[in-house]
Amino acid sequence: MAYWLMKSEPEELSILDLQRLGSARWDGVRNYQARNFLRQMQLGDSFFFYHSSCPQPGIAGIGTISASAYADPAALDPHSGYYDGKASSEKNPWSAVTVAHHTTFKRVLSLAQLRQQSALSAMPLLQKGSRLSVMPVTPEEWQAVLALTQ
DNA sequence: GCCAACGTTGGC
DNA sequence: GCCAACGTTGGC
Repeated sequence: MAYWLMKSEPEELSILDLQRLGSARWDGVRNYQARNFLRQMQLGDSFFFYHSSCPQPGIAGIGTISASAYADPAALDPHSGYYDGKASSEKNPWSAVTVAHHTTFKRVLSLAQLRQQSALSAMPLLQKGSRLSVMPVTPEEWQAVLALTQ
């Protein structure tokens, strides 16, 4: 059982959207490092759902992986904002996973709150200039974040 | 809207 | 292979 953190703009998909839908496809990842992490995800893994590019950036809840990585259909859909003209059904370099809702936090854990935790200082999320949208979380980091919800 | 930082592209 | 230019990310 591995732990992850994934960023989403809440205008695109928020933790409340996922709660309402029950599950959703996590697609549109167009960075190779992030894609490689998607491919490492296993059924039942948990992830922190992070809200980015919004008024209250931070960790908004928890989801689980309900289907491991498969070819991202959005890359082949000309109507999708994630369309990749160089991708084909025979050769699609991009991956998606399906995720399920688990928990919506009562309050979003803000970046400022996260930065105060020395146990989290190594997270890519908190590194200056880091834009990685999918990243692993260690068990220690997972517990340190959960402690903030108490 | 600003801007720092990053990843990608493409000419050479 | 280098590197300048460009587009994107994402906090503020």
